[in-house]
This record gives sequence, C-alpha cells and structure tokens, in this order.
Amino acid sequence: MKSYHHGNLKQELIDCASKLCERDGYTKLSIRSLAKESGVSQTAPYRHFETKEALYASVATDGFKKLSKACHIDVDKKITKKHLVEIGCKYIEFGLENANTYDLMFGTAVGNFAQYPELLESANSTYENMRLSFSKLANDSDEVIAFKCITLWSMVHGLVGILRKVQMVGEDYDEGEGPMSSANIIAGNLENHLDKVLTGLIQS
Amino acid sequence: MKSYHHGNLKQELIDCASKLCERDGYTKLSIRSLAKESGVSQTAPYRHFETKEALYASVATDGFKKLSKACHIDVDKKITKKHLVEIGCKYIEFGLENANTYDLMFGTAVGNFAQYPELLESANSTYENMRLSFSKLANDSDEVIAFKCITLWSMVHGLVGILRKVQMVGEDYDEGEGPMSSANIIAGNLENHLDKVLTGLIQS
DNA sequence: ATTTAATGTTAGCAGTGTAAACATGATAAC
DNA sequence: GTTATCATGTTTACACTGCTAACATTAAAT
Repeated sequence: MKSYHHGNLKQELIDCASKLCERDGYTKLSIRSLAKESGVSQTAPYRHFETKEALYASVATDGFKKLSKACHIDVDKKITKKHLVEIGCKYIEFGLENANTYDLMFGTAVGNFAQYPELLESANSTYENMRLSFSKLANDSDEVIAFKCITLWSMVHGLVGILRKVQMVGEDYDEGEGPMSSANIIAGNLENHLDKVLTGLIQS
Repeated sequence: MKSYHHGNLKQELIDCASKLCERDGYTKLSIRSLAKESGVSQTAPYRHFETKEALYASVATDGFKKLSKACHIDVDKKITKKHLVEIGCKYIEFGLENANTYDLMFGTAVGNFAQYPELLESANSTYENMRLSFSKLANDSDEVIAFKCITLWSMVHGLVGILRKVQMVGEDYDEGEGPMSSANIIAGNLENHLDKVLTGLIQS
C-alpha cells in the first residue's frame, strides 16, 4: 500500500541521480527514468527541480561536499609541503574514482553556479579549504596564497583530465608508446610528481 | 533550382557543426537543425555520420588540428624555455578562445578516440608536437621527456579548465575576493606563471 | 472544520536520435 | 549509349526526451 505523498522524494532523487550520473555519465540521465526508479510519475521531479540543470546542480553540490571531505586533512597549526602533496593526491584520487561526477562538477552541465546558491557555496568552500591550507604553510600575502592555490588546483585538475583522457584512449589501444605509458608512470607515482611541482612553487 | 545531390555535404556539415558547437556548445547541436541549416532532409547526415558521436568526432578532429596549428612554433634545432612558455600560452589561449570546442575535444562527448582513427591521429599528433619540442630542449631520455610533457600539458589543460570555470562563476558574482581575483591575476600574467612552473620542471 | 499550499498525477506538445524503405542520379560495365 | 550499380538523398515512423498545463490528493495553517 503506497501513500500518495512520497515523503522524502527530493533527497531520494538526488541520491538516485548521483548514483546514476556516476554510473552512466550525466548525459545518460533522464528525468523520466529517474522518476520511474523512484516509483513516482514522470513529472513528479519537477515539483522539486525546476529544470534538469537544477537537478544537476544538486548532484554537483553533493559532489563538491564529497570532494571537500575527501581532501580534508586534520591539521591545526603549521602545515608542511607533505600535507599539501597529500591533499593533491586525495584530490586526484577523487577525480579519477568519481570521474563522471567530476565531469558534472567541472564541465558545462551547470552553466552558471551563481544561479544555484548552494552549489556556489559548496564550490567556494572547497576552494576555501585549499586556501586555508596554503595560508598555514607560510607567512605569505593573500595574493601569493591565492596564486599558489590556483597553481596547485590547476595542476591537479589538469592531471585528472589528462590522465583520464589518456587512459580512456588507451583502453583499446595498448601500444607501449605515446602519451599513455608516460601518463601511467605519473599516475603510479603521484606523490613524487606533486612533490616536485610543489617544491618549485613554494620556493617562488 | 536545387539538385538532388548536394555534392559537398559531408564537409559542409562538419564546418557548420563546428561553428554551431563553438557558438552554442555541443550539447545544443541537433542533427536535425544541422540538416535544415544545410538545406537537406533530417536524415541526410546519416549518410555521412553513423551516429551523432561520429559527427562530434569529426568536429573534435578539426579542433585538434587547429590546436596543433595554434601551438606550432617554427624552430629547427635548439629550443629554449622561452619557446615552451610560448607554446603553453598559445595552448591556453586556444582553450579559452575556443572554449566550447575545447570541451568537445577533452570532455566525454566522444567516449573512445580509438573508434575514430582520424581523431586518434590528430590528438596524438598534438601530443607528438609537444613531445618533439621537449626533445629539443635538453638531452633527456624518452621517459623524462614524456614526464615533462605530461606535466606541462596537465598544467595548461588545468589552467584552461579552472580559469574558465572561475570566470563563468564570476560573470554575475563580482566580489573582489575568492578564486576569481587570483585567477584573473594569473590570466593576466600567463607567461610569468608558466615560466615559474617550467623553471621548476626543467631543473628536476 | 475549512482553507491553503505543497506535492503528487495525467495528458499532451514539440523536439530528439535513429532505423527502414524508397527515390534519384552519378558512375562504371557492357 | 544503354544499363546496372551504388552512393547519396528523402519520407515515414518509432521510442524517447524535457517540459507545461490542468487536475487530484493530502498535509499544514487558520
């Protein structure tokens, strides 16, 4: 016996959408199939999400919260380069293990974060965490901190993108040459790699 | 008086699709509207592209060729760090000025490059160009060259992504704080930024 | 108890990717 | 030069999509 009102539909839709987005990629997600999965009518989701983009925004918000958590390290006072390497590794790990969600977060699925306050906040908070870590590394000006922060962020973000792309191509293309082999070397030695980059960055 | 056979439909479709993808983003492109634009029936494109993804692949191939051209520098023998900085800048410039095409090339629109030989080749050729430049920088082993190459590539690729994202968010959100201001600092001073990173990289 | 607002359903529009069957006309074979 | 072939075009149709409007049900506020 089912009640007319679901009771917790919004959250269930988000959870279900998160799973499906990660499993199949967000382009494969349809509101109708999502509704069916939750046992409600085709248009029920529209009571909770004005558009499909709004649903994406919720899934992305979820993603940023998870990313923040994954990158969080528990250090009170002084932070060392080693900690930052660790953050970078965790970041890349998250990006590779949640590749489809990561796409949703950083791609063009949600055009403008400013339209979705929660998304904007969760994204900014991810950045803020990283910024805070850098501020505990050395006694730099805000500007320098921001600079270092964007640099590391770009690096790890870029690595996620490139490693993924190369691995995707490589899946049915396994010559021992080309970008793939070197990408795998880096993927298998991330700490070392980030350490080198950060060394150069910190001394600047 | 229109002839039954178009004569040059395939190329026209690619060109037209390239324009529309860059203008509106590839998700907005529909085969039907594309066909209408070229003055043929809805399903005519299917005589030249088995699926929509195949069309995307052609547009992406085009994109990689343009990227290669944009990053090409004419140096025969010895290459300096300055040249690599220049390549990096050109790369980022291309990514930012052809943002939607860049998405198509590096996003998930085309799942597996290996299914589209031309795409695979044009993408690999872009990489090969960069590899060649590094090989003319110093007398490194193939492995080290590949390593440096992926590092620079990740850096510029990441910068394209982050700068874009931050600028998109910033469009209707112009507080002087947060990631945006620092991103703009970097964007306005790319050469300097790349120079620093490359200095660290080359000395490794 | 009655009104109201939130949340659900049904029906339907316009648009999509793509397959199947058919039409046309350029090209190659006789 | 006629004819067969095949690439390339069209028409029709299917299953699916996001989304809107009108209506139904129930929880919450008065």
